Amino acid sequence: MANDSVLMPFKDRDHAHQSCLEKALDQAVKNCESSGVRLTPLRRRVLELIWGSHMPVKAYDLLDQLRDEKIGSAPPTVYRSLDFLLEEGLIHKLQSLNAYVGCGEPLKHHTSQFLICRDCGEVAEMDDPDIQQVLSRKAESLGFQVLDKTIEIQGLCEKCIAG
Amino acid sequence: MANDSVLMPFKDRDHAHQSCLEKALDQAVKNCESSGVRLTPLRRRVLELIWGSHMPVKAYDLLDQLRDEKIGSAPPTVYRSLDFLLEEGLIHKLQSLNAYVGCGEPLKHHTSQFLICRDCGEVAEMDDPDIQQVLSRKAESLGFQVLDKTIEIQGLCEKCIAG
DNA sequence: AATGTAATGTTATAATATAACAAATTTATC
DNA sequence: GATAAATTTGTTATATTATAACATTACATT
Repeated sequence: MANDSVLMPFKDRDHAHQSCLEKALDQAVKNCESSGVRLTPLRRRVLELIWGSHMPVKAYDLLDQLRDEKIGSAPPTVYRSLDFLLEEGLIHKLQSLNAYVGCGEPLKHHTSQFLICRDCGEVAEMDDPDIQQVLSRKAESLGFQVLDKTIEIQGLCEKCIAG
Repeated sequence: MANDSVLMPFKDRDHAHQSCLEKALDQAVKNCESSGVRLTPLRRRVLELIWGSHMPVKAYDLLDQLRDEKIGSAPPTVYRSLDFLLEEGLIHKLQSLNAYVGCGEPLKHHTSQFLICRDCGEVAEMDDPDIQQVLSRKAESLGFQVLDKTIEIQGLCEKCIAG
């Protein structure tokens, strides 16, 4: 029962987060090299902090952590890094939470749909062709040209339902 | 070419906004009567201001207008009214804009998908069964229980494409 | 090294939203 | 109708999220 459209699933107990994080940073380095942009230490650290878990992270929480580490001192520092990472497709912003998560497939151009668990806070990312298609088809039938989509489903993940 | 799933279409030049607004207020009165809640003058006025156009309205713009009219003086006034109207399903919040629009079908329980024109700013509301179904089915297949959905499509409406 | 560009620092402020408590208004009960 | 209870609104203060504007530093190119 493979499910290609899930870019970032909800995590099991045995999720090997260290390697998961390393892979994310690896991909970020690759992405930036091929784009000819600079993944500076600051930007890299912000990405690393966002990837600290699979929870959405708030800008000012990042700022607090950076301040503790004596790097990045004020809001613009963080927001500029976030803007950079968003533009490079390395992270996503969740509009319904004003928070940020790492992108599950940074090397692949895609749009996303997010599942947000209201109990544990974890976020899963998918890019489902059926969802994309039905939305595109509908928009098109109304003469609407789609430029971007915000799709965030709030609810309860399997683990939390199981209790 | 009826399209039942469109609760609030993009508007033509000949859109009769006065009657549109009156209908919205009428429905709000009905809704509140049947729910046994109070559509106070303040709440009614906020709803009216939101229905002033089919553009999303910002909380602090509402506040400015209320101040001009010497009713409602501080942010909590506005936010409380907005919370009330949201709870009653008389308005919706657009998460990607931090702004509010009137609900196209307040008397009918529904979820919504929004089309937001980046050129003219107008918003259309739909509740399309195909979209709902594909999202629900997908969530379900992942063991996810849906509680709420945020679906906002940004792009260009037909009028703006035509120029 | 000199120069231009990109990135970061710094200060200030804008924009969005809520907490906490007081006063007024409405509703329910006597 | 007077009183008590509940709801709504007022008021002050503050929290949270984000950007503007300009200075400084780091890096890249010549």
